[in-house]
Amino acid sequence: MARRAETIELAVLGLLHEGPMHGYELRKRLNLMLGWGRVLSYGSLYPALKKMLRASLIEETMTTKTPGTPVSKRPRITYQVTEAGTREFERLMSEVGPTAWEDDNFDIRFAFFSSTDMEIRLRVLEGRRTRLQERLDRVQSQLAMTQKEVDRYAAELQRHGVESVEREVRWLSDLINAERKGELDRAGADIQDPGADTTSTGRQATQK
Amino acid sequence: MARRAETIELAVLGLLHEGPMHGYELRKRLNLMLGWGRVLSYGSLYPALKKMLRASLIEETMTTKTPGTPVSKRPRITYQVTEAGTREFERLMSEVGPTAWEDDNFDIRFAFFSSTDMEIRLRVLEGRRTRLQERLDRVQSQLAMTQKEVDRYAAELQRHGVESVEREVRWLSDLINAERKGELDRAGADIQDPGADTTSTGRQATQK
DNA sequence: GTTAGCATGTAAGGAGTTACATGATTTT
DNA sequence: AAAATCATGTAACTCCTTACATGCTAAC
Repeated sequence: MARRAETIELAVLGLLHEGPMHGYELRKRLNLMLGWGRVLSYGSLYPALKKMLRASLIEETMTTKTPGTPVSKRPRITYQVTEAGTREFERLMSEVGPTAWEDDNFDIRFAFFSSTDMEIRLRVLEGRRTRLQERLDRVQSQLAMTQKEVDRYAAELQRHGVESVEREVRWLSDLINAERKGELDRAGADIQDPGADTTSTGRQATQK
Repeated sequence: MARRAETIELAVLGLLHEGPMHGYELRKRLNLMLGWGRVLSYGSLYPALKKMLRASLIEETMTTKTPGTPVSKRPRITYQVTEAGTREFERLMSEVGPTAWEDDNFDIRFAFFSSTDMEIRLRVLEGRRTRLQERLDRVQSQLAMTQKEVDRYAAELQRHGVESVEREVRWLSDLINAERKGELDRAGADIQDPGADTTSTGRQATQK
């Protein structure tokens, strides 16, 4: 899967933002996030943590008590983000470009969208949408020119694939609209900006 | 991505069933099939072909003329399946088990479903559905117990993920029903079995 | 007490991508 | 003539998974 190294790093940084965590817990959270398929093995998590330690993006502490768990006797290695780590996280999150809208990368970035500006969010969402649209166009054009006798099942697989991507595109469009609407709302509300973050990320009636 | 080696092999074997092809063309077809994301590079295709040659699953021939292309002057290496290759393909296709319903593997198998018995098809479809259902259950139970303050975006990502998998499950259910219906049809039609393969793989009204 | 799950790692190896190399053929 | 794309490879390198190794702790 290749370009995951950076992805893991970003995910760890993002999760540790919520508070200190130890490896085992990190893995569980990670799998829940990007787990729609492959699971992350210890064999890649721990080495990645070590690497991040060396780079001073995170720090480790031995603790007997982690908030949440009921005072376990057993000391665990707990990781926290450092200053440098926070900066690196922000840098990675504001990076707009191809790497930001690739499948796995996109999901991680999206999950931590709260930590970014709307400007960045919009650019990532739109980039992702364009990417998917390109895929659709490519497949559909190739499909049009190949159009020899297609196998029943192969055709159904294609159809289903196209449908899924189209749905994904609509989802992104809804999200983009919601973001834009949020912007307008805020502009309309002018000076006052109390935590009123009503930007619904949910379904908006904006079909195709 | 790991378990792809076998996947490529299966895909190549299946495609060559349609007739001889050269590497370049193989790659294009492959990418169109399993290409919903990553593309297969020459760096993995050609070595795979070499390996299959050594195993005598395929044979190569130099040709100046491939059916379809307009008598190009340039000789290309064209691959064909051997007897052993055909047997291997059939063996792989009738293999029911975990490897058959993993993401990539499933897609390839599905694309070549025409080359298998309905019995196998049903088992693969059901296996796949069970697998997805398990994923859903796992995520939903973990979601239920973690239920601390979830981030807006993270939550939306989860929701969307669950929705996608649920949709996938419904798709599989429709297909399973269609297969079963096909069985009944055939049983009802009794002796006569002229190419009347009306088994629609398309949408059936069988929501959830 | 014993199973299941928590917790932390390491080593070896497989799989595939990137980048490099090369050249013919077709299209603009 | 240049650019695109067809066509076939190889080598190095990255990433990640598998399998191994170890031991604590909670629940049954």
